[in-house]
Amino acid sequence: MTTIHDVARKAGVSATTAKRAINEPQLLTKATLERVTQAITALNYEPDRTAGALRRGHSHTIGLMVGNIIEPFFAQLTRTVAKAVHARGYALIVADNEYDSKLELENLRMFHGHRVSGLIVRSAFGSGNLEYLKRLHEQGTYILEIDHFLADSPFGHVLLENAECVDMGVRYLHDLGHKRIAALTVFDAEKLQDERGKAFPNVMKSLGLRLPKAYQHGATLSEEGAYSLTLQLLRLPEPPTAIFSMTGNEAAGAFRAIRELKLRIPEDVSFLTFDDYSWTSLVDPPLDVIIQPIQDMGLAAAKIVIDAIQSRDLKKVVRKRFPGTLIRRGSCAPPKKKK
Amino acid sequence: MTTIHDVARKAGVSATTAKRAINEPQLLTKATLERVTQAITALNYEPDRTAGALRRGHSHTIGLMVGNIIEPFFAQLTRTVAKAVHARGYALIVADNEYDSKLELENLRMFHGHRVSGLIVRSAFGSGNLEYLKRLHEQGTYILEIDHFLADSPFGHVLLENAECVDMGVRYLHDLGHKRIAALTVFDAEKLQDERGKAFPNVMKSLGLRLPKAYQHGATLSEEGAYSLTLQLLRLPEPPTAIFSMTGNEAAGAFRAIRELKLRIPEDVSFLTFDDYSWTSLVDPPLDVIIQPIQDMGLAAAKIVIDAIQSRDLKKVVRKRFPGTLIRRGSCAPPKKKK
DNA sequence: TCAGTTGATGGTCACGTGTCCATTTTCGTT
DNA sequence: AACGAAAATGGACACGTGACCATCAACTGA
Repeated sequence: MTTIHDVARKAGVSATTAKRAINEPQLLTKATLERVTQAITALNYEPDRTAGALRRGHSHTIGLMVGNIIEPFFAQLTRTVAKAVHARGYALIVADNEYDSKLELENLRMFHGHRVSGLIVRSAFGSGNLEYLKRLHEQGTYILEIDHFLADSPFGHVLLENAECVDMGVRYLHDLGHKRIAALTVFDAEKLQDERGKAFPNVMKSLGLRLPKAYQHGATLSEEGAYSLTLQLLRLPEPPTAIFSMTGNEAAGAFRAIRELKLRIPEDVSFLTFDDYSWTSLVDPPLDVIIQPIQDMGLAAAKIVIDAIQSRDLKKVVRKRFPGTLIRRGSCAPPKKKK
Repeated sequence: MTTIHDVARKAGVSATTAKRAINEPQLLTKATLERVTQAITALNYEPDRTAGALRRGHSHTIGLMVGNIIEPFFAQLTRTVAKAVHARGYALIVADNEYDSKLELENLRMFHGHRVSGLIVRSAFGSGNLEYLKRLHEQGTYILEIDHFLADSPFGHVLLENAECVDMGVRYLHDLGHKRIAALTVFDAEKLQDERGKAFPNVMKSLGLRLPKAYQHGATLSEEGAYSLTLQLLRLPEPPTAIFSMTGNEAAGAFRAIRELKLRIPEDVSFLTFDDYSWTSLVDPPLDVIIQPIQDMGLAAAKIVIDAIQSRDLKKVVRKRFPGTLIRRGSCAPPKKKK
């Protein structure tokens, strides 16, 4: 393996000087810089970051833990963060927790072992691993939450304006004349960390809308869960006239269920969902969606983390919110008059 | 930062013994092992892999370079590989090359700098970086190609039975009575490394089907490219009666184009595509698809790479093919009789 | 011309581990 | 009880870098 010493020898300078050609080129004479640069190319030298990591105490590596990388939301986030991070000379280690605390802990251990410089995390529900995160932070890893945050979390985060978006969605349906609106979300009290799930009943209440007990079965974030919940809702004696899905993942299951019941959108039931996935505009009718600015969020997260690392200010807490955008395509309409 | 020495001191043993509790527990007395294990938990000790990496020469890290992580094919692959790799104690660093050699080279540099133990690559077209890969290999990184392989590549790979699948697809359409079949694929001679693109004209020929010049404009792998190519094809004086998309990504663009032209599937045009993405069964009609066993492929890739690393046999070349499966859902039918 | 200053370059050491070899302890056999 | 072998444990060192301090040359201003 070529080391900086090989480069130094070849260029006829000391190792220290050779390294400066990479890290602090402004300190060198043009001539020296040139010679070293040539030696580097000639030898195909690439600094060993594992050695640097050992010396520095962290690895020039950012960890990204997502909920489920198969969901386009996280796939897009991963890509954006990966690009942003590479652009600043860091590598990205990814893991997904599948919304499970136990798996999450294993992943955190792995990140710890690799001495990631920073960690962008979409925690699983529950706050089981907050202690571990705090310990990681004490040991020098900058931590930022994304898409969701733990109760009593001391860390910064990058989030959607969740409450505002839920409000926007419900109001939109209400303005169309809907009274019986069901959300595919989490009603479970223990899991109330979910902002969208928390916001929904509040908005309903503030608009003076009833929220029947029968509508308050929480779906999981899975396609399957949303599928069966939707079937169940639409078979009620008083089924909702509008369904509001809180994630694009759940939307796929719900859409499948609606089709299976041979209900027409929007004539029989209106349908609104978070996330604009590639299929949401391909189905018939194309779906009304609330778009999250995933790219902006990913870039912001990467920037916050790397800025903090580079300025060696691990105490810095940045909390940022991004607005969503409602796009109307025709899957929501006034409810049909019935009698 | 807690080190193995802290653990050793706490357990009243030497550092060497303490490390054995982690790496070679079978060498220790039950009692000693127990004491060390307790010390480890008490101190929340997590071995520093950056130090180990330096000593060992590689980082217990696997690099995965995909074409475009937003495509569900790669997202699923990433997840599977990540899980498999974690299960064996490795971390996964991801990067996507966006099918671009220049970006790819940057990523390879990054992988090199991090001294990844192994690398799973979906190369960009062209063989610009084969030299770099060879160099990486000489320096101790095990390399495996996936989904595609470079001309004259000395490395192992994990691939779909591409030719067989194209054959299966074209035959399926031919058996339904189609004569004018267009593929969304690459016809570009320079890029003939694409197995599906290479197979298509061959199969057509072997079935005695004409392949008009007008059908031979290569699409890129992008949704956009497929969209405009499909528009163009369907506006020809003699438009194809069946369209065969070579990736799920292109399928989205093609489907959009067909809808925009208000053509009915399968009455006006039959549609078949590789990849079973979540939307392909949600649209109307649900699409006939050729499924790739992504999970099997990802697991196989991870296993091949890690086995080779652990057995220290970097010369080992494994080449594995996986079959695809054709699923019929109703987007292909006999062409309408016309006069 | 010389002291003081700045710019350019060089040398040393520690980071925490894995590897190799050395030493001590335990066990089985006679 | 004594010996050799095997099991268990310990010590020393190197991996390539970044941080820090040391040295040397070039320049400035009086």
